[in-house]
Amino acid sequence: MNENNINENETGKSNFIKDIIREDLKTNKNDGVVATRFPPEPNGYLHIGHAKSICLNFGLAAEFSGTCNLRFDDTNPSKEETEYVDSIQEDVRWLGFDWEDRLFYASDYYEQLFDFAVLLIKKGKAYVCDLTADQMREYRGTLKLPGKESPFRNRSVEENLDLFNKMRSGEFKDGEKTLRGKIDMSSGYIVMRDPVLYRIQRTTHHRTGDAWCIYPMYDFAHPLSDAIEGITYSVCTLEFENNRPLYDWVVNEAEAAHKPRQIEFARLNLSYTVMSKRKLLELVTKNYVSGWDDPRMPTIAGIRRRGYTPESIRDFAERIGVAKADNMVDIALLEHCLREDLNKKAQRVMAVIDPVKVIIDNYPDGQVEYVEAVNNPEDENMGKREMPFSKELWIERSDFMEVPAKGYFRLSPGAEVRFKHAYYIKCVSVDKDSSGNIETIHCTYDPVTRGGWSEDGRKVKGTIHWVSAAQAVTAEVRLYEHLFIKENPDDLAEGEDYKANLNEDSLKIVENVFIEPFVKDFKAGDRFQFDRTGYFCIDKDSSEDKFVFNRTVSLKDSWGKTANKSA
RNA sequence: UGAGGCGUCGCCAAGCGGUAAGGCACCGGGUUUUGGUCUCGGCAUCCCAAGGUUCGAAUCCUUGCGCCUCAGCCA
Repeated sequence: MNENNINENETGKSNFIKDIIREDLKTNKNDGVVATRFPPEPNGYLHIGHAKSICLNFGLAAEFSGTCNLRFDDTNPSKEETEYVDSIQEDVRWLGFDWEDRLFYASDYYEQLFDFAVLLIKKGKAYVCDLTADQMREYRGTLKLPGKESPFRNRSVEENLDLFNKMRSGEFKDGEKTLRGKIDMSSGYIVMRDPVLYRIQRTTHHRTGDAWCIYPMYDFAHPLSDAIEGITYSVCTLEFENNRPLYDWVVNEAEAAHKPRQIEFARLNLSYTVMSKRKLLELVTKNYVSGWDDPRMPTIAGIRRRGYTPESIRDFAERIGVAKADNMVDIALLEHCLREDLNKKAQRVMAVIDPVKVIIDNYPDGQVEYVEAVNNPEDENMGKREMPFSKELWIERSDFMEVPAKGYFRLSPGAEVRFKHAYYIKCVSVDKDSSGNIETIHCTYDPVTRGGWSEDGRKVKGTIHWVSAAQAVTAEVRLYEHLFIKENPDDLAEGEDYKANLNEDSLKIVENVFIEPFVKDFKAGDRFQFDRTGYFCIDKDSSEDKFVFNRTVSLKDSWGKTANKSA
């Protein structure tokens, strides 16, 4: 079956890009070299869509014994900042990828790029144009009508060379002149209608400072950066498909030694969130969220703070595949990947989020005993811990029903349940306040059921979690839900903005959550499963005297589902 | 009658002329000191549509239909 598979490192499922690479390897197209790159523009934080691209590019390199560079496409100083180049590196590393010594910047190539431009001018393939931005738009034509040639299109090579050098030395004002490729003003590919290659812009660049006042455009800098680095597969998203003829034109006319091949794939869309940098930036700057790393954001930084693991994201990237059809992946798949990973790894701990007091009437006053609790039933090696048990405990309000619904097998008057790892407990009575709210549940325990089982074969269907009141750690818990109420936030009524679909309940802060004392020794970033509730991690907002937990994702809840149905 | 892409289960996605993989979601059974996990079973006679070629087509051809992208001196 794998007889055509030349490479033994290949993992996971195949896709059309791997097919192309395999074919090239077979025909020795690039002398067996596989070189990719991840080329972000440092103008924002990376998001889960970038993660797909990162996993793809670094993954291809790993599978085919190649290399993947990290290159910042920093050709527009007015939008780019060092904060972003730092965060991007942190995020790629966190995802688990290593560019070793191959960290590059398009700005590293400005001098070479300039020389390539000079070569194009000398070949009569580029010219300096005086048209204003407005005029250029007019000359460009429309989608259906061809454009017309610039009156500056036929300047002599000498004049173009002179003008281009003067552009560089700052003799013209911003926007006064551009360098354009001389291609075809009637092309169906609008990008081929004499595209701008260089513009004049006096903005301090985050790396080159004020050394340059002309900056190359993406369509010029990107293909040549790829060529300079010897990239074999320049993988990008579908919207650049229209730019491919220009990509090839630039590489060919510049007579680059290496001729990379651009391959486009469909970018990731995730339900109940947005992926556009513009929108994410707006959510941050207008304070709809607390920052780029708000746990509700689809940014790598947000997802990380939320408690996701890099493994789960890589698994997700593998499962969604790589193709060319537009897609909208169900966020439930991402959550599934996370639960699967955390189920195997997370330390279990008992925490009561919506507490109600339980008093064990027949338990000695002031006595505290310690019961043994398994840290992770999926992994014996994670060992056991001791949990304090006493007369006064907290349990989840939803684990008691004075009048049990059909099918409900948790605590209710007269019913017996297991307090996990502790004892069988039976409810005997309930205290209510003046308005009828339950204040205290009185129970009895059966001393012979220590550990949570009995020899008499008594069957106890329900098992609930609890926390001993006196020793409980009090914490704040942040419960998150989808940032948007619609699967596709861009599904809008007439005149609406995507922000109309923001979920007002995406963050619910719960104070006074009681957690077993075991969590005391842990630190920000540590992950847990709160028994029967969900996966949580300690947030960086935690301090000496206050724990803050983020709910990463809840556990699946088939009872909640049926309960909702009958409600 | 501008150009370039894409259309396989609710959502992703294999398939590359030999008679529809897999995952998620969903539904149902079993196990269970998490109504979690695990486990068993169900879930496209059909591949945008209609013609055609072929012994045989989701895969080839034709013609339609639908959706996406492109008119920044952004990337």
